[in-house]
Amino acid sequence: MSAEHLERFVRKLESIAPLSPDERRAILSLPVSLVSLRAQQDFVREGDRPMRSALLVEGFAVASKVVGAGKRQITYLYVPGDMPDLQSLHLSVMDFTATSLVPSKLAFIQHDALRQLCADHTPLCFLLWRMTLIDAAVYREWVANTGQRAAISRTAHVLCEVVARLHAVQLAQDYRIDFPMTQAELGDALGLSPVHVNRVLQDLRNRRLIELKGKRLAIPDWPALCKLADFDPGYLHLKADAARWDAGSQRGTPAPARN
Amino acid sequence: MSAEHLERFVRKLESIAPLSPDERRAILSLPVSLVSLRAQQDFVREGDRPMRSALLVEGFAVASKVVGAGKRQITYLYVPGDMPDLQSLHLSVMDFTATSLVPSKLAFIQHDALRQLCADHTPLCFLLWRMTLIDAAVYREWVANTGQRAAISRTAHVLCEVVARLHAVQLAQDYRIDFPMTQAELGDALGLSPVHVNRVLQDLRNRRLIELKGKRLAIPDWPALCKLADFDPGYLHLKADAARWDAGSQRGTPAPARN
DNA sequence: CGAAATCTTGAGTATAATCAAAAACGGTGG
DNA sequence: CCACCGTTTTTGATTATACTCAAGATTTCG
Repeated sequence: MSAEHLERFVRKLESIAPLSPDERRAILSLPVSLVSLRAQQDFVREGDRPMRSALLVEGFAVASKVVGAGKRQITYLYVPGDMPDLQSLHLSVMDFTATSLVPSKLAFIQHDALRQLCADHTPLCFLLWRMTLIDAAVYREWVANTGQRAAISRTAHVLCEVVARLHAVQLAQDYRIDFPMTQAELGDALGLSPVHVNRVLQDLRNRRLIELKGKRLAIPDWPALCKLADFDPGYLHLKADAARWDAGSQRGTPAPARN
Repeated sequence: MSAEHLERFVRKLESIAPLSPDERRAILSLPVSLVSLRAQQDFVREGDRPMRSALLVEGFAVASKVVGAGKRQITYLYVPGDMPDLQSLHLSVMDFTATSLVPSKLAFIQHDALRQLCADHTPLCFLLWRMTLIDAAVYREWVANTGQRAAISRTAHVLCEVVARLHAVQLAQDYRIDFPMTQAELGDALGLSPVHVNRVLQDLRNRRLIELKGKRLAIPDWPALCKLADFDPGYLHLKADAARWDAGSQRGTPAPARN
């Protein structure tokens, strides 16, 4: 059944706006085809004209564009619940490439099915539209981040963003996340050389603002990191409860007393 | 009447996709209220919750975000036909500020009217959505531009973009445009200091790649500038005829033999 | 014409890039 | 479990690009 994979999508949508039971049902009954990816696999490429959109169910992926000779810029980090090429529903030709960074699972949804969903549920149509607008807001923030902030704030900023976005879909417990990017990949996302990324990360570690080891990232002092990063989550346009960090953050899976 | 101002909007939409006569009529009969702006006026601010969207009819405007202390990043350049805050139709809170750079004219369209348009004409709804997706594609390119390209290519790239976008709405004749940005403003858009912008522009002038004087910009050697800029207009997702530069570029106003 | 804004120039500095090599890590197969 | 391989991270030294500061020239506009 596809429902379990689409749960992820519901989770993401609910981090943006409430869903009616009817809408929820409509989404969960979308036909999907599930695909497993290895690490470092392109699943849509610049120039492609997809007839379906991919939902990232599990794993981690990036969008990137090649620039000039041999350089690339990563323009977005995808976490479970994101639909990297939702835009292909209305923009036929892809202008970037999406790549898994770790073994990941995708659920493909045909454009026809999405269009039908839009026709049947105007509010969902607007919600999908809104999702793409939030992506645009994130790009804007990245422009500002890359253009104006010094390396250390810039780096801190994307770390804050990933943690906040994972938190919104309940994948960050206690400011701890899986973070599988290599320093070279981070460099491609930040517009910094790998060597400099390394030095910046050491600096952040020495200041006790991050703990990064293996593929795990922890933020011991969230307010301090946000301050250094000049991070204000407003641009993520999260629903109030998805943005909150208190105990209520376990919405959807209210832990029953299990003693 | 509002029709003459909405002509600009039709022109812009037609640079992306063809319109049926019926759709054209629906757009031209949108109720608008016209407003004139002085230079350097904010017409939507970060944090606002607009009930209407602004169409830039005449002039030049920018989107910007404030970053840290006293710095700002310009994230988009608006030319006539653009709707800077179309996104507010679905994202209630603005996450950037839009400002006129020169005396400009805006046509405000109530969100209700746009929603009605969407309800009555599904294809137009999707076209508006697509417009916002193209904006996102432009942001992506800006991320790549700011992150990866050296100052001279980066500068050349935004100049190419403005010229190409003005061309698409028939406001660039022969690679000449009105370009009212100061060097300091360009710096805010490029993530460069004003002083460095100045040096880069001189370099571009010395290489005979641009002519920039007063508020006029001319590109004497378009292919050479594009090459230096690593500029490929694909990300603008223009309709084939809007992207073309040959004699046919005067679509819509076919100059009758006037001898 | 004068004041303010914008552009230009020069000199010194800082941030981050590059190059190169060594250390640490992660996974694999024996 | 350990030895080995490739990848990733780390370190050091040098260089380049772009920033800052400051002052002078030029343009724009009232």
